[in-house]
Amino acid sequence: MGDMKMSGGVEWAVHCCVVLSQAEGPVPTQRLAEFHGISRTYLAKHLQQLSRAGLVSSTEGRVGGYRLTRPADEITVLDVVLAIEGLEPAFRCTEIRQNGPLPASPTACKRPCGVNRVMQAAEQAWRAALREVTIADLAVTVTKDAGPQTFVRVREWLAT
Amino acid sequence: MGDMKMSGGVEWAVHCCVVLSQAEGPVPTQRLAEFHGISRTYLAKHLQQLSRAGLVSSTEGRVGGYRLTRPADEITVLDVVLAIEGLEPAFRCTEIRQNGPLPASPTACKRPCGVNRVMQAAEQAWRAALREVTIADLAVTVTKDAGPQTFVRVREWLAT
DNA sequence: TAAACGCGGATAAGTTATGTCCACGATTAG
DNA sequence: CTAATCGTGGACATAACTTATCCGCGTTTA
Repeated sequence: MGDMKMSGGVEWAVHCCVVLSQAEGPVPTQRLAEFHGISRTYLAKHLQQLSRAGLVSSTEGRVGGYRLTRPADEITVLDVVLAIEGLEPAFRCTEIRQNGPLPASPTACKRPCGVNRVMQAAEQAWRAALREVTIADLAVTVTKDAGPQTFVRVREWLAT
Repeated sequence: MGDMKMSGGVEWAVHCCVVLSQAEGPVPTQRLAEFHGISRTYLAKHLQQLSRAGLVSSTEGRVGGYRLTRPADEITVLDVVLAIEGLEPAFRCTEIRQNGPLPASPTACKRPCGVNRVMQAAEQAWRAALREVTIADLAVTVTKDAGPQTFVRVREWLAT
């Protein structure tokens, strides 16, 4: 049936952060969207979320745009994912153990439900993995995969 | 904005498996739904998915119902989650690196996108955590939390 | 033979995801 | 000063998904 899925905006946001980490000045939404071949108006929404989360700062006006607020090695992939997806855990316990003819006692319910504990632990493992990788790490990966001249060309294109 | 979330059916399915691990015979959907205070018709859908995934087997007819196909210590929480949520990863790479004015070269694209690799690694960590816990483990947790008589009462109620 | 049960398909309401569009204020180039 | 560029927030629209409900069918048993 339905699968647990991450918003598509996460992919956009991470790639945008990598580009921003290589830019020399503020980059407008228009440029980021054009560079990635994606919707400008929708990307704008996601960039605003990054802004609200404090990962990027915006400059209004004629030569405005976005820039990272911190060095790229201080922004983790988890930061970006949480900024887009929100802070709520993927699993929400509805306490069904308290339902039905044999509800769990209030005493037993002082601890979170065992199922919930397992799910939260798994999500912590997931978050830990995403916290281990920074935007700077991803930039290095791109350089390795696509060649050392890649970001030079990106900067040239951004200057156009 | 939107958050990555797991289907509510996962919670139901896990709790049902714990109950099934303690049952002495096949348990019908009706009983499982009543026990958990949840929708019978909708739960039926999820149980059918567990059946298709091979985690439970069904008996049709007058005294039918569901039972686990394997010992509870050979069914992991991950098995149940994947049965309900599907096998597809939460993150789907749309290869936006191939878009725009500076697309990644076909050579560079032999490897998966770096962003994708990070996301997949995180999901593997998540799966590994869920694979560490079995339905039998959860049953032990319930006994610890709610007392040693809990499942005795459950079996009594199921026999009603 | 009737009641209890699982199975699969059709259907539908509510929510979320994915965008689009516009009015507004800020900034800057000419 | 005026145009053009840019971010911001809100309203709006549509497709997809979640969360169910219901029905007819075949199976099994009291």
